[in-house]
Amino acid sequence: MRIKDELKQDAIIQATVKLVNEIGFVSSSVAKIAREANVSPATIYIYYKNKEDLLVSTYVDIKQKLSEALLKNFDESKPFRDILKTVWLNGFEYVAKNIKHYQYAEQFSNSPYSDLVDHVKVEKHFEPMLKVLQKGIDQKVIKNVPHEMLAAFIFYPMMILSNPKLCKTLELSNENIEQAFTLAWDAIKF
Amino acid sequence: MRIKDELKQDAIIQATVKLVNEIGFVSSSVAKIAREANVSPATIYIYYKNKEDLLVSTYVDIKQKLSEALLKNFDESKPFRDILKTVWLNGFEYVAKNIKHYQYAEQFSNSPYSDLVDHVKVEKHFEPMLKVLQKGIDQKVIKNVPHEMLAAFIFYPMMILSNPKLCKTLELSNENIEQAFTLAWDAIKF
Amino acid sequence: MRIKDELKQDAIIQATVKLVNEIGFVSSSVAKIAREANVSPATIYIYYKNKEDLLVSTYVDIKQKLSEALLKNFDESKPFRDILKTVWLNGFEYVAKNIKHYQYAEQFSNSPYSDLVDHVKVEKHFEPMLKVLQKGIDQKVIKNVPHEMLAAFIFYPMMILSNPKLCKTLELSNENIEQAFTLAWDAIKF
Amino acid sequence: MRIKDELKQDAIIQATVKLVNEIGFVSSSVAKIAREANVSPATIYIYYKNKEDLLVSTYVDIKQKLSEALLKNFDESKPFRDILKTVWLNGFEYVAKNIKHYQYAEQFSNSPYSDLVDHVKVEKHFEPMLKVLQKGIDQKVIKNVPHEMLAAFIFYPMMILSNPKLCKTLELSNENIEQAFTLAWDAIKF
DNA sequence: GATGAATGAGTGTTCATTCAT
DNA sequence: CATGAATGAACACTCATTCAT
Repeated sequence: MRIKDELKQDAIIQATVKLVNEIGFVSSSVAKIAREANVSPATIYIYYKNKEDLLVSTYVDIKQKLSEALLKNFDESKPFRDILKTVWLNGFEYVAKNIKHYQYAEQFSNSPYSDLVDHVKVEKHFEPMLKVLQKGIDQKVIKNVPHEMLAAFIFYPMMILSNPKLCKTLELSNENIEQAFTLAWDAIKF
Repeated sequence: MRIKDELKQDAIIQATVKLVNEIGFVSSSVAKIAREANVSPATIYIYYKNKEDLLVSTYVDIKQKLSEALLKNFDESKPFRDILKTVWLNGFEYVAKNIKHYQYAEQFSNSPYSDLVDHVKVEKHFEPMLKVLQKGIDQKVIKNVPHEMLAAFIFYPMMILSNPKLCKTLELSNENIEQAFTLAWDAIKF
Repeated sequence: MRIKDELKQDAIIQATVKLVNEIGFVSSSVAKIAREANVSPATIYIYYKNKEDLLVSTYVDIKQKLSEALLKNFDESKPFRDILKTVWLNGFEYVAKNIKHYQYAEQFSNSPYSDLVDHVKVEKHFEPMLKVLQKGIDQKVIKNVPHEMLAAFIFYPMMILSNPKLCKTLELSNENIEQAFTLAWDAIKF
Repeated sequence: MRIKDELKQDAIIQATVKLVNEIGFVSSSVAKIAREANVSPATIYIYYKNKEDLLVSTYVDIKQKLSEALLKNFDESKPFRDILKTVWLNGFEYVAKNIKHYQYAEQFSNSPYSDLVDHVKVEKHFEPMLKVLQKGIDQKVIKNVPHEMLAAFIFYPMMILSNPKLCKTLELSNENIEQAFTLAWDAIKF
């Protein structure tokens, strides 16, 4: 027998991301994805239980890579602000390099498919970051507010500024990224 | 006959919003929307050119109402921070009362339908707010950064904190809303 | 609006019966049935909830017509044997004239779709016949055995002899039909 | 290796019969049969040319075993009625013990696959029985009517009474089986 | 001999839209 | 204005079968 072809599976994921970006979630049919991936529609069902599974798996895959990217060069021993800055820059770098994957994730997380994701599992990768946040709170470096509120002023602005759909005219120069970080930092610092 | 018409059109919009919330963009077919609105599918095509038109119009409708809500009690003569606070509270109130409409808009703005919207026109309603922002900059009350960056730290955190899909565990007490405003204000203040 | 076209519905039923006869239950797809009926596949779903519903309805329809045919000229006041003879001849006549419908019913009743039929309702049409059978038993004209056993020696042999699939070489002359009735009568008479 | 092979082939046949009984002819795909038999779909194509071949072979297999069962303890020298009685009882015993195989055969013989069977060959196994029937006719023990008509009053009632799909409420007690034989005998006896 | 990967053609069903009334 | 009937095209998915190992 043949063995599962990882190239094929990768082609399917890439095709999914590409199509969802180009024509949107609604119009991305299994047949079109298959054609884009140079694969038979039936082949997709070897690797994924159904369309839902394909879309969810692709999302989880992206989320994992995003969290890995964010925590690149993560060094708990550094000063709190430096850690945060590193994550901030990592975020912009990832989105710049993986804009399509990022936008796929955006579309996905606002769709009802999102309910099917095991969010606890996905967010586990961010745990080190959460620990650091808590340490910052304990050391009175940042404000003592719920983690989700902190995230709303650190990670989401980053996402929004990176998203050309939402931020149509703002150029993402290094200067702008630095400036935005100042705002984020001012928001949360004690 | 005018009254009857408007009732019908409103029923269609309500049905659209309801269905998109319950079963998502992908599964919301014209036939289902018609059934939900107690109307024939053909009737929808009397009020809207096609499905696209229906979805876009519904979005624009919601956006307009959102902007009206945000600018409720807008008084240019008040101190800058007070103006902002009013908008902030208006925002939370609107989303709390119109969560379904809000989530429809969220799903829509991340879909490719979004490209069909005349964003210039939609954002025109926010102009008074933008003027105030600029005045704040000129008077050195807030930081001199691009408007979009300011928005990313005022309006989007508001949206995110209001969105139960993104903020699953945070209770939206008055205290939390106040606290979040402090963060937003600290982010942008000069 | 247009009104439901009974000719269309009839064409669908005829196409269903014809195709199931020609290519069998397994191969009779909705698309093929639609093509045979000169109708769009989607049209079938206006008249029937799904394929299952189409097949079951067609069966029930045939069964009803069969029971009507069997009870043609039914006259309770006649002697028992005459009543039975009339039914017997009606049966052969019906099958001869409606061989395709009959064979559809045969295929259907041996398929698992059969479980979906409300048999109580279908068999209600035979009730007058059952009453007569019971009277025959009470008057000691026929043997006192369960109705189903009587049916196995009256109605089923009729069906089998009529079925060219099961009875490949037997010519169904009037003489043969008469002869067969003698056997049936001898089987059940007191 | 011979033993392993036969086990596999038998598993395939058993799986076919089981599935056709449980989900019907229409839904019984090669893949499902393979899974049920704990075998790869490709393996089935080693033993059978194609699906058709599998289904037909399974039918012929069952038919052969049925005819063997019917002719168990067949003794041409016994009185005609006793021979018939033995066959009658054998029939009920077989169906009771092999209800699934029997129902498979029923479904099959009403499907168009049935046309692919070499019926002459299949019916050859019944030849001894036909000879006995002819002797009964010649000796004026039973009526001089075509063999198929005799069969319609002996073998088919047996089949029908045994078939829980057709005979839903009749309990197959020994008494009932005896009683039914009386009817069959009365039908054909001279 | 035996396997699971692979597939084009097909499945039942729903789609957005138009038509006749 | 409003309708439900009608449809060709598309949908997600499964089919019987073949192929490389």
